[in-house]
Amino acid sequence: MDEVTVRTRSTYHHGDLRQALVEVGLELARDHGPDAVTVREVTRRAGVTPNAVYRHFADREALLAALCSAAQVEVARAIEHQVAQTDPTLVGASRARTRFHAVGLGYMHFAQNHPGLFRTAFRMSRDLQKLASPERRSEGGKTPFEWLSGVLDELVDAGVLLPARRESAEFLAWSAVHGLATLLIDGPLRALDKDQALRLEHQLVEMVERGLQDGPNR
Amino acid sequence: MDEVTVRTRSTYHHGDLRQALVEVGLELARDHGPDAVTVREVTRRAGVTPNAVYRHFADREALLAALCSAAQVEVARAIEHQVAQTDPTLVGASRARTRFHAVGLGYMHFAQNHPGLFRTAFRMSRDLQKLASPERRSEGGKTPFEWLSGVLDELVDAGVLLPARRESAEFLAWSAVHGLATLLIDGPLRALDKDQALRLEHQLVEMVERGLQDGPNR
DNA sequence: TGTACATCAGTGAACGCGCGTTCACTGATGTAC
DNA sequence: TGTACATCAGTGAACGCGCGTTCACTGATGTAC
Repeated sequence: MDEVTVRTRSTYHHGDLRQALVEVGLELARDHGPDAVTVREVTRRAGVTPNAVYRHFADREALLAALCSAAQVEVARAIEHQVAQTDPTLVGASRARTRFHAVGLGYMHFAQNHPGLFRTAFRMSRDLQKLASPERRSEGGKTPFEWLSGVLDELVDAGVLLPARRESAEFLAWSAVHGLATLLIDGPLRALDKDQALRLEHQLVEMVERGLQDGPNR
Repeated sequence: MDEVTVRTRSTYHHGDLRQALVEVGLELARDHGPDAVTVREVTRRAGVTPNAVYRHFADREALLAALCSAAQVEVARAIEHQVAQTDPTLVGASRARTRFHAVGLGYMHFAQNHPGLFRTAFRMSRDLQKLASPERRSEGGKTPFEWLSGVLDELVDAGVLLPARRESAEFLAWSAVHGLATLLIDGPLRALDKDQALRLEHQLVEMVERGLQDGPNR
């Protein structure tokens, strides 16, 4: 009972098929994950012959790489949105902390709202060194990783985070947030309702924040 | 240039084909991940006709479920092994902490040493509520989740972890550890060498430990 | 102990499917003069 | 402004592939008398 939009057209030439393929691909990825993005299904929905793809992408892999980039931009936008919600009158430590929370929550909310796109964004192909290739920018110009980096710097500036802890902080924070997102969408926490999930997400970010500061360790 | 063991046999009846299929399946999963476990390849390597599978498993999905269980047992064994390495003369808080670290490190080491099996163990199928089904036990009788649960209890008993923090602690700790494992095997941290990875793993577990305790939050 | 027979565990051939990709093509577009 | 022609963006048909699964089967095993 899938609702599927099939593009039609009157002209022989499409106009902007490349763009259309990306749009349709994202639609497919959003609903069914990256594996559902096949050359044949994408072209079917775009109202075009399968081989038309090869005018715009070297092969299926190239199409998926484009979708990966596009999905990462979506993640960044979700983060931006969440950060934009924070109280702009805050200053100092509480501002830094609030914005740090927003970045983490934005990331996890995106995963929950668009699990298919989330998987597409972090498909992290085993064969290719995709992440090494230049990432696409969102309008704000920041990748998800740069957002994280930024708020961690703010935490250091605000004196919340010890500079000594700064270096590996992004990977530690990212791990925690990425892990919870994964458990929530594909794992045993799938069964949780919105509220329970939200509660865990808050607790997680607080745990990370506390863990990155100095505490009674040892 | 794959080295592939193909089982041969002289008798018409196999003896224990079910077991053989699981072994071959794990081999395949270990080397190439769960997607490489196809009915045809498994039977090819077992030296048997494709349809022979259906004497022992309802369908491919059932075979994969068996492998998922088996892989989870392997994860538990890795944790057991790591915990067994800890100094048994320790007591109290330092014992609890050390064992907690071992559980986390065992989990992450397994992921790094056997990424294919790790993915198989936590394939977390989207359609079925796999995790709800009874999990298989390792010899020690504990699942990975139960190991984590156990050491968290020890942390509470030793006075390291506040009882109030205990409830959601397993999911928070699991998230962090699972997330780093994922980033290390499939993500941008793939490029790290053993030592760098190990360093991050230690830092992560310490962060979690600190974060689960009481700290200067807010 | 010997034999008839049900049961079980495999075989062999075939099915239909959707996939990515290639080929030679043609209709539409844009540009130079 | 009109036309010849190169270029571009699609078409249509076909390829070979590996997959999961079904069918009717047969060889081997175990059991009852």
